[in-house]
Amino acid sequence: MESKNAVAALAALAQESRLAAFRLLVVAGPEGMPAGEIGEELAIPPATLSFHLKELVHAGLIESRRESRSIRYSLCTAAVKELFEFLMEDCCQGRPELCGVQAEQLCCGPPPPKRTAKRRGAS
Amino acid sequence: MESKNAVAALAALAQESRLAAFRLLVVAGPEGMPAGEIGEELAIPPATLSFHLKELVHAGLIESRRESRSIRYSLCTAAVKELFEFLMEDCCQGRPELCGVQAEQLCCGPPPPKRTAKRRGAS
DNA sequence: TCCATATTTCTACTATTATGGAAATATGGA
DNA sequence: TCCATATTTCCATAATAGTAGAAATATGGA
Repeated sequence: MESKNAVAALAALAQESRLAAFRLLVVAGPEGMPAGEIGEELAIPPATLSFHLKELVHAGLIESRRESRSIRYSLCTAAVKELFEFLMEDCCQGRPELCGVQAEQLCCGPPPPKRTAKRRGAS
Repeated sequence: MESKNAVAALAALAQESRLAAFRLLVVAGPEGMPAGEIGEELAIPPATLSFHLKELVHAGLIESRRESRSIRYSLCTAAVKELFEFLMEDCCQGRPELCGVQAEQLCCGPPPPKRTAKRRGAS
């Protein structure tokens, strides 16, 4: 990922309405949500929402597909991952013991509830 | 983390010079880097750099400490982690199998080189 | 074809942000 | 105290971004 792409993605997220829409789509998962539903949930007028969604699409963070009369938006998970990797590239020069970020488990709640004793079985 | 804080952090990162400075500090780790060194590395005039560093500090992403004549900046790793968690909260409604993000290993290069056969030793 | 629904484009207005020179401030050493 | 170094504050200018009404476009059904 190039710096310019990352800046575009971050700028897209750096706005209340867009961040809220993004987070809605993070939760929605691959199914995504139609624009109208997003707008209703966030109480944003259609023209404004359309503008913001387009910004997110343009930044490559979400994508749209028409579905009958609605347009359904969903997250581009690969782009999100790339962005995170770009931000944390060479973190602590590869000395994870120095690093408090330890980005494991940022996603999908509490997946491995315990990892103490036995290696946890197939997920 | 509140939405406003996240927007502030993202806005701080959504700028070429600041993003570059941030990434420099990600690599630098807990030691951090003095302002002058950052400015030299990025070829940014002092006044401009000072402005941008202050934005990052204000957003809570980095912190500064005076060290003799220099001011040394370093990453606030906890804030970065919080930001990532906020962005990915309830990702896929807790169904990680749906999610391509799987944010493991965003940090500190390639820590577990292989995880195929034997359970890898204590982290 | 005609209408209702869903979303986007157009447009103008307002507000915020980036830039960098010059001057000011803080530190340490002679 | 005086000077050099390191960084910040002040300021004006230029550029970019957010907002939402009204009109335009696309889809599906009667």
